[in-house]
Amino acid sequence: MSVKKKSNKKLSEPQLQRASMLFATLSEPSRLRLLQALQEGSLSVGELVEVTGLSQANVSKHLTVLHGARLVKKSRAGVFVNYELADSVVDQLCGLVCAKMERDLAEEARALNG
Amino acid sequence: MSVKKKSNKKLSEPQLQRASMLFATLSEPSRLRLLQALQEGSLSVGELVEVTGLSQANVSKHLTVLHGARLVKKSRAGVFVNYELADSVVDQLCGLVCAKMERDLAEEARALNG
DNA sequence: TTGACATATTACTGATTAGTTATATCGTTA
DNA sequence: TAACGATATAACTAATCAGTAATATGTCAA
Repeated sequence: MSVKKKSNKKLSEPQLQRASMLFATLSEPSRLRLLQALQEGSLSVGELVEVTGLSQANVSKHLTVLHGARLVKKSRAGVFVNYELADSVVDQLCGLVCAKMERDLAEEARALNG
Repeated sequence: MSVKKKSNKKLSEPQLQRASMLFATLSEPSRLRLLQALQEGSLSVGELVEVTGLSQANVSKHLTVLHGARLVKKSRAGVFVNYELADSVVDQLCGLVCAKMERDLAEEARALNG
């Protein structure tokens, strides 16, 4: 009994605060869309506007948030500012979340069929 | 050039919506506190109130959200309702987030020292 | 049934924030 | 310098939501 899995990380209160902020950063569909777009590689603000269909001001604001969370890096190229993914954690988190969504769907299907 | 990492998952729009909802669920410090408390094992609502210091109504509401996201399971034991973690994804996500926070701290320290 | 206790729900309030519009800033070229 | 195009910021609005207080629901015991 009481078989423990591996990690079981205990987070301190400040760690917990920071963690919640990172999750909040990822809780906006528009920001996830931007991160998805950047998985192809580096893109300028204008290109991100085109790809996502969001307004320029909106994209810029979201990029500021993502940059503040150190999830993207920016670099000027003349008049343009290019953004790219700064941390592989986005990929990893999305992988875990996708796996969970599939588990949930399977369970829902099972619940329906009985 | 163009060395690709592994996954690079592309999420569909509905997947993206669901993912953002899961992240939103985890973006509240109080809910993370509850999940942390449940890492010890199954706890009743009253015990969670004691451990976290949150109000009874507040804990109950957060547990409803966590249950809706299938992150916790509930089971009645007489007058009590016991909650326990329902998905290891919480542990895994927290692990990734903690690792990133440590990377960020290291980078900030490096930035300060020059 | 009634009373006592554990949990859930409702109605409300204050705070946060995504998106928009308008404007400001920055870099380049003429 | 001035004019332009790309990006960032400011002010605002509407919607969302955590927390609280009060109440409802549910379970057991007498």
